[in-house]
Amino acid sequence: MEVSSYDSGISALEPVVNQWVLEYFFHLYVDAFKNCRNEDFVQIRDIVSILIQRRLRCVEQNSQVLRIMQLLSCIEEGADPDCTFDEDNNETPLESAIGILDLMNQEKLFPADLFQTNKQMLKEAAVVACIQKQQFTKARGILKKHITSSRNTRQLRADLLNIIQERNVKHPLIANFTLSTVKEKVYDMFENQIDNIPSYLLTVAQKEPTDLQGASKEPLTPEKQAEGSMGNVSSQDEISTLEHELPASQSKDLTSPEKQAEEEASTARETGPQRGLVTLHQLVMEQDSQQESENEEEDNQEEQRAEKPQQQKRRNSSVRKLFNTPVTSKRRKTSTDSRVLGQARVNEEQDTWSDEDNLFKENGLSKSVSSTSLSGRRKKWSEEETEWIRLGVEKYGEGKWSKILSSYPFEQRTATTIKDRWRTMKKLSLV
DNA sequence: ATTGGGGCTAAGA
DNA sequence: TCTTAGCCCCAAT
Repeated sequence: MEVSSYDSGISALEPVVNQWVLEYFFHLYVDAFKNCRNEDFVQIRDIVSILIQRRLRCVEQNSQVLRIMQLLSCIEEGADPDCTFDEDNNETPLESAIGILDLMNQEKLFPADLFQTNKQMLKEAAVVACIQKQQFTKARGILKKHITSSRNTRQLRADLLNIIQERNVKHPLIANFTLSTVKEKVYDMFENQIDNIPSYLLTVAQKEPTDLQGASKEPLTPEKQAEGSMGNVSSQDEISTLEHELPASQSKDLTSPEKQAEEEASTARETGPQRGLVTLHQLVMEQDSQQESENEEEDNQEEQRAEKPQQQKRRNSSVRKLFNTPVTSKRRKTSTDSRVLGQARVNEEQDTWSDEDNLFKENGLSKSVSSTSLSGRRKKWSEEETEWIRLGVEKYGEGKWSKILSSYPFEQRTATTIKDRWRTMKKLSLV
């Protein structure tokens, strides 16, 4: 590994070393996932999300690694029932996971038969998780979208629809559901693939005879050591091949031409290829940008938006951008900040808000004279507000006016006026 | 405290 | 004038 210049040598080596680091953290990551150590998981995810912005060797294995990590990330995300996923496209984490599975399928990175049973399981989990969170509308949406009525699924589909209809959260199908089983199955699904990812650093670390070993070994679980020793077999080959590849590796850092073209096409509005290099980070971003393309319209001309300051989620947010779908520009009016902030619940649907906002603008304009001259009295109901009520009733049920009031950014409305509005809406057959 | 229903009235036809 | 959406009031829970 002689190199003429120290600097260029270092930078030339970076992809190789990064590759080792990625593989190492991949195993840590999987291990944290498997053993439900959420703290570790999140931290490692942060680290990797930064790492993959650097250059790595371009090996097909990395696509597998990153896809698996993406998938696990989505599933882990869904594991926290209090997690208010700020992903502002309306996808739940588990739904995103389904999408990733689809992508994996398309990309043929894995044996095709790997997914089928688990995909069904994941779809079911996505619906059930929503129901558990009382997000019935969303649950129905996911159900309709993902669970088609085939022979095998007809019964399940009917059952779930029924549960949603009755808001029957007590149903065994719902009550017995836990995400840990999902996690287990997903882990099992990829176990072989995971084992096939080498772990050079772990192997070396294990051989390290110094007294540092005790310290470095400490975070290692038995399984990981097993993995390490498993990788041991190939580690000699690994090193030698790496040595041979090194001179060529600089040019190989570029993703393959096809990939790059594909990339440019699909991520035009994302960070374009920078200095001719397409990092794996961008590769991960690729699917994200194609997922939500319709939300361009961003009108934040109005007031402040709620930056939900939930510390424990904020930690995830940067990573979410890398691993999950980037946060889109949902705007949420906060009439009374304290209200929105006070309650840590933000996971309501926000389906048609931007449209309604437009309507609201016209409405507000035309009525502004009368409403202001009335000095607050008798404010006409905007289309937007009406829609919130509609959604609110659908979600929380008729009569939960306080709940609805606090769930949407109403201004100068009370639970009673909302109730009255609902009455009018019914009278006018707006519902 | 919150809700549903009766009733009043400002706006608009 | 008449109608009605929006609001207030109060009894019931």
